[in-house]
Amino acid sequence: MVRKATAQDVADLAGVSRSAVSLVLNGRAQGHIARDKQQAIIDAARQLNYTPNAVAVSLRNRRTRTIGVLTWSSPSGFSIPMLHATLKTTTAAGYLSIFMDTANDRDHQSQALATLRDHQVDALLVIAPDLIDYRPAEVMRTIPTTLVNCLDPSGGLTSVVADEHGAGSAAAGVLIEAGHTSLGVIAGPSDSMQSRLRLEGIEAAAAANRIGVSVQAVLNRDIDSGFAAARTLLSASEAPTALICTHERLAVGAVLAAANLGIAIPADLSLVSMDDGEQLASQLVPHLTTIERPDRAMAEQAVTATLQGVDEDDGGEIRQLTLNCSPAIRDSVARPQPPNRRPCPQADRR
Amino acid sequence: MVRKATAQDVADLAGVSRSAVSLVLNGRAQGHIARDKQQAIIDAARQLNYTPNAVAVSLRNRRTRTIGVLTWSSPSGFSIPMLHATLKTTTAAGYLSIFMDTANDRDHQSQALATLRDHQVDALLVIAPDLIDYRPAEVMRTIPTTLVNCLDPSGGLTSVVADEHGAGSAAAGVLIEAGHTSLGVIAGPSDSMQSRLRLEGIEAAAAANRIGVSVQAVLNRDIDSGFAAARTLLSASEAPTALICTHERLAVGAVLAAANLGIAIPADLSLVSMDDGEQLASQLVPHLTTIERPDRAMAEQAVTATLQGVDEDDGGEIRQLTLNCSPAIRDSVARPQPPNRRPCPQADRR
DNA sequence: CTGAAAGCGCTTACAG
DNA sequence: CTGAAAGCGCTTACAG
Repeated sequence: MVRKATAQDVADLAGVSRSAVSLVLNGRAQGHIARDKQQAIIDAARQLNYTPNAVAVSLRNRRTRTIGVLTWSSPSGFSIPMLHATLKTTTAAGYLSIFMDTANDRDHQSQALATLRDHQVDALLVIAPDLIDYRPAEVMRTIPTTLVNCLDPSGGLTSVVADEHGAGSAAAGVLIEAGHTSLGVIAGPSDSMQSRLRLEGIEAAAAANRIGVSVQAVLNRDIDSGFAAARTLLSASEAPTALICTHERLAVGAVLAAANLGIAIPADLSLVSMDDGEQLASQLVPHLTTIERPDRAMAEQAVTATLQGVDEDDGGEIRQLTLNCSPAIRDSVARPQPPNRRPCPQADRR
Repeated sequence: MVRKATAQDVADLAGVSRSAVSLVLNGRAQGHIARDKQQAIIDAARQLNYTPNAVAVSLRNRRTRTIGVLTWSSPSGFSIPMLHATLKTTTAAGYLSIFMDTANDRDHQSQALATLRDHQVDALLVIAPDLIDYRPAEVMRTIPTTLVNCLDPSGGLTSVVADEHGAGSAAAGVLIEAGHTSLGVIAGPSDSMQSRLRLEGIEAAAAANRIGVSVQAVLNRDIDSGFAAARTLLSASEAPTALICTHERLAVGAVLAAANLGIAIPADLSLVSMDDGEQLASQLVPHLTTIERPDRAMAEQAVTATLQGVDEDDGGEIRQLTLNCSPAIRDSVARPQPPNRRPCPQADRR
């Protein structure tokens, strides 16, 4: 293994001291070092293919230009767009991301955080897979930390979340505007804050428009649950003309159920999916109209906020950012058909 | 911000030298340090909540216990199970993973690799989103590197891939064993090595059993393409009784198409999906029988191999690991119906 | 305008 | 059995 060149090697080759090398290469040479020596240093550095050892720089500067990202597994997994955006934004800022994925309990998380602290990460990002209240760990008092998709009830930490209630209202709004007067909702488990807020948003918008809502709550946010709930909803005597699924995979199940029942989307049934984190809803047949949590923007804002915290030595201002979820109109919403043209669900052919 | 305790702080509190602290805390005290001093050091360390500064340790030991993971974006994105398994295995080995996601071109990749090298990662993992031949970069001659889902034609690097050809044969095998005598295949683009190998595997198994195969090649591995291809295949006068989709999202499209055509799975049509990386195929209605690329195992083997490379200073043995893809039998395969019971595809209700 | 020195926080030979 | 010293590779006051 070829040893990497050090500043000393460059200094030797250029015939100057190590300090001069550091000064020149860090752009603080003006008025300090003679022009010809500067050039010699630059040439030598290029010739030796020199780049500073980031570990040594980190030790010296007490800054690692590294951010720790804590995640933990959950049935809903984590969001790829958020991951991508985190990586992209940190890289653009000249930082490295160290990911730690743990089990969903305090002990494992503390351990992961201790490792991150030992490695002297400059800042921390906590990305929760599901919207929750998060009680900050001890280290977060000494390392700038930003919460993503979770809230610190004590208000001590900056957090970035989506306006889930508003998202629910927006979903209902799209359907109401299209002329629907009865809404079916397939909602995630009520012990999930996210599911609850979305449902409340839907119900608020419906109530404001004096529109009835029939809700099917499911235990899991998976395809099977969406399928079963949709069958129940669509087989009822007074089946709704429009459906909202509070989660992406529920929508996949609903689309499958509709197809099996011979119900055409959007001709016979309008459908709005919340979430498109897996780029599933938007790519289904037909492409679903969605209300999307702005995962990329959330990650960008969070990285920006947390890096701001490392530059301002007071840790930066504490804020709570709530991002809007906006509708992406695609092909799954139409005006409701007059009642007499509504289809008779066929026998199940599953 | 509270300063973290250093070894010096511990030494002061325990009334010993820094070296003694290091010795004791690294378990090399036996026969060197008096028992009571050892205890004093341990107590002091606990009291000050001391843990070594990993950056300093890295500089001193010239080992960062860190591995760099290079990925790049592609339409097919990257595999969450692989990601999870990478994280889990590195953590278990006491290493940290630094992820770098780049654009799919050599320049961006070189830059990312340079950053990783500057940060002195002990080893490198290259995770390709699609099976390709990968020409190693310069740094990989000096840092132990393992390729995942890609091959080094020059044979200089250890690589971990899946037996895609065998996977194709296995898929066909499941269907042939169930009694099917005509196979439809929805195959990914032929410029993809993975798609090509899978198709060849299918064709080889079919040929060995004197069974006809009708292939629909698609340009993109997305739901729309699977949908369109399935409609074509299933609307033909001699429609196959069984379908293989070489990729997960194609299978989603095929299931949707079948539902729209009133074709029941598995009663009227058997279906096998290759891949279940998104846990989509396995959770569809019905749950699809799949041949799965062993993403988790691939990542585990790769991490193990590359860390082996850092311990053996010759960089370790160079191997090419080809992992098997095994069938996961679920609910989408049945014996073919006698011809007279085959359904007439209904008019399209999409 | 430039070089020698100190120090970031560790570990490991080495001298006593 | 223990402590003082050197050194990992850098940067930044500081003295000249």
